[in-house]
Amino acid sequence: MLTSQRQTIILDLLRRDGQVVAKSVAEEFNLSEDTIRRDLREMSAQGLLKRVHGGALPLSPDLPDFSTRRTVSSEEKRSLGAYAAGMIRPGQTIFLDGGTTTAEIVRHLPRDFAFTIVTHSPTISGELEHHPTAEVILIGGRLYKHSMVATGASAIVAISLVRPDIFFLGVTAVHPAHGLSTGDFEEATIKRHIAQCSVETYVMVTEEKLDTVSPCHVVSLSAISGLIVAASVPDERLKPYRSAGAAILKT
Amino acid sequence: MLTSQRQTIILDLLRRDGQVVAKSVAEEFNLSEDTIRRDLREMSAQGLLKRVHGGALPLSPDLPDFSTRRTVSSEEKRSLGAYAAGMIRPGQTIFLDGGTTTAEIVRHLPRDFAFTIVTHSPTISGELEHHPTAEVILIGGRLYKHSMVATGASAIVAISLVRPDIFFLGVTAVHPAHGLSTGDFEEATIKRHIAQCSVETYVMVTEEKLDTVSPCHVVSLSAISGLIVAASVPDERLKPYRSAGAAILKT
DNA sequence: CCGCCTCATGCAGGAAACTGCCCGAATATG
DNA sequence: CATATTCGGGCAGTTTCCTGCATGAGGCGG
Repeated sequence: MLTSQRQTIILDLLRRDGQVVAKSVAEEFNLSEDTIRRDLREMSAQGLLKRVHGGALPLSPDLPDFSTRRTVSSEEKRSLGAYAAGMIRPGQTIFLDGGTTTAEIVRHLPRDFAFTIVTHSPTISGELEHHPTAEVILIGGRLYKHSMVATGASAIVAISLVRPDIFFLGVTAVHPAHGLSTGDFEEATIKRHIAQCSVETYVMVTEEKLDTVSPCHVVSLSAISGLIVAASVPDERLKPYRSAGAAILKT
Repeated sequence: MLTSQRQTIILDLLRRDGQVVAKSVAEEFNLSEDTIRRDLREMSAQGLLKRVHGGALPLSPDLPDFSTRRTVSSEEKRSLGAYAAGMIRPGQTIFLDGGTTTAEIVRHLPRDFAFTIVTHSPTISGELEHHPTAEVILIGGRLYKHSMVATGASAIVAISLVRPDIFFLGVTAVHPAHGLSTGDFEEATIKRHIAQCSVETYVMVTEEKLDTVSPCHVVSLSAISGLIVAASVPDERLKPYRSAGAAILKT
């Protein structure tokens, strides 16, 4: 591996990801961080990138939609979203919960076949405006502004009328004994109801949600079809969940 | 997550929402509030934002609305929106149609008293996320993507259950003889139904819509409470509408 | 072949940056 | 006025950065 070659690759990484982290690049090349840092320093002096603490950023701030897309989604959430979207088959009806985690699914939805998305989140439905093949069913009701989803009796009634093939549930906490929970009572009730109406229910779980509990119980682990977790999560942490009867899907 | 990256994202959030709250940003990034506060302090020192208790605000009081940008709201629409919003009284229930004209009302809604907004447009409801006093009822149904409103039988049923004090109707064409019309048949049906369920119906009309006709009839002029037009429109053009029995409200 | 030079690399140690926690003060809220 | 947040500064632990130095691999002339 030649030095200049390595620097070209670093620039590629920068273009692709919008950032480079000295530590992870060093790991990737199996070199010391010092070497990478030297590279970054040098390239910064040549005006090829902008050096920042921890790594480097491109000189041009980013593509316009890149920043909005990036705002909330971590790499982990992105991989979960892509995996979940990959589970969808032509013609299926999918219920998408509200929240940033499930919103990530929308950005990876297939565009080469037709399916139906049901959601009680105006935010989610808004993101689907320009999707070419998705039929969208919006569930109405009283809008709970904190998480921007429709709630109340009318939402429950409307949900009862659909039978989704898959429900992608979003929660704030997952625990081996206490199951899935969230912060608002009304929301928890709605989520539970959707799960009951759906053939399968999957939960996207970022690592920091594991082994935590929120005030309002949604459903137990045995009631769902599986947890979707990032491949980077160690098996050790997932063991209690397997024991509790939950299927684990790793991205 | 690099520190400098986080700060640019905070600026994005600021542009998008017009404010940032230290606590919620901290949650979003999974970092302590201290760190976010430090960021805000630092950026404030750099003159990138204005630090306030609880979070930060953009320096320029309100740059030409981020949300407005995509709709290119003219001065005319803005004045119509402000006038319509001024008609709302405390405790009333208001039905907002979809479309860019009625969206302009949202931006001028009073913030010093409570009222209820009913809408079948996820876009409209999305804009109300940060409104402090508005209770929002979302009407669900099959999403008609072209104009981003819920349609279909279930929407009709849901609409029947409310009785708004005022319906702000949006149409594409207004004509003295042919009344109000729009481009889609299903949408026209929905609009007619909402008008029937409402105590009063007002239509915001920009000048270029006058004396035009679209394919699908909504209601006749006699069925509505009044047209809202900009003060700049000459009385001469409005005469036929007065003759047809329509009340005219000038901004 | 040998000595010398250059250069990339890794390592050590001190400096700087980042982050979380804590506490007394300042600020909202009712 | 009482209470709850939020703020700012200070402290400690960790990470990242930079400088200087040693090593080792090549290149080159003698």
